[in-house]
Amino acid sequence: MAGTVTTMSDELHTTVAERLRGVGQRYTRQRRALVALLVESRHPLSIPDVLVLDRGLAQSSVYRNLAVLTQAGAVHRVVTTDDFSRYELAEDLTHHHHHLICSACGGVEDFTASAQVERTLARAITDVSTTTGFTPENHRLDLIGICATCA
Amino acid sequence: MAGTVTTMSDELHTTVAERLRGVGQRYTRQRRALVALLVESRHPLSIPDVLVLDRGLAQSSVYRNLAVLTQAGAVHRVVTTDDFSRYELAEDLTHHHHHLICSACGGVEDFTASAQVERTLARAITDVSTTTGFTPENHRLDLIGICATCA
DNA sequence: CTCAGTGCAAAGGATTTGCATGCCG
DNA sequence: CGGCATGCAAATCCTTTGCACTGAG
Repeated sequence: MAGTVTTMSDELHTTVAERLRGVGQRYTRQRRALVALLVESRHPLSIPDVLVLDRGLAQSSVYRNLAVLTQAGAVHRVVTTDDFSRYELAEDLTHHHHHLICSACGGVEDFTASAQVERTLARAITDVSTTTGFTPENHRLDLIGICATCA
Repeated sequence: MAGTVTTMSDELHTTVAERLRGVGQRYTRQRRALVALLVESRHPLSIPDVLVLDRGLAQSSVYRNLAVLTQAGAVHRVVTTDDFSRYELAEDLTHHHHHLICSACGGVEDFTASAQVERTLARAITDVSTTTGFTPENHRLDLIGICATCA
């Protein structure tokens, strides 16, 4: 299994490196570390999360590097209801999914919707873009509620 | 028309007053003013928006009163991608809708999805609650993209 | 040697809070 | 009168920025 994971990560890292090059940025050790953390985590991470998971990182550098990775399109920023931004790998590096946001603790978990749901959504989205002057780039379907831990 | 609006507002204000009482809060003049602003606006308002629309309001009181109204379940806080929280009337005081969030300016507009989309979503949501330990209270379907003004 | 990346500390900015005053009940 | 609501200003806290240092090419 370790072998498989390594292979996946290698591909991923290559892609991330390309995207960073695309915006004139290097793929440094710390940026690799951040991507690795995001790969391992099954939910978006806040900066405090990251700092706890890897004590060797400076807060300001984490902020800066996540901003760089976001600009490069390798990482996506997730906004919840609490005071912390969270970060996850860009969907095209992982898979399309949605979020379960706990209104009690602000935590986020991922979930995947059925193909039918996604098809319906896609249709609705094209409808909107033809009806209004708005150009959709992305959609987010979040369920707000109480997570198993807080219940 | 003025008459009609007044009637609608009266009902609304009564409901808001009840909800405030429910959490041991009064429906003061300033809270009325805030609700009135939210009724008139076709999209969620940020605190700066509110302060511009009504120069007589103190910033801290607006924050406080919107927090109170939110607690009472009369107002809902909307998080976008920029630094400002926005506020709108609770959906059960208006109607169920979704948001078009501009990734360029952070602005928000409302849109309504078709009944079929909502039906599909509802089914997906019950699926999730049975599959996971998560208890959904609400869902949000936001389209991220570029608004007509920024395009 | 050059220049981007990093860490530390200070600054920035939205939001919250303390406290004195005013007003509704 | 009593207590919550309000306004002003100061404090908070996430996030950003300035600056000197380090390391890769």
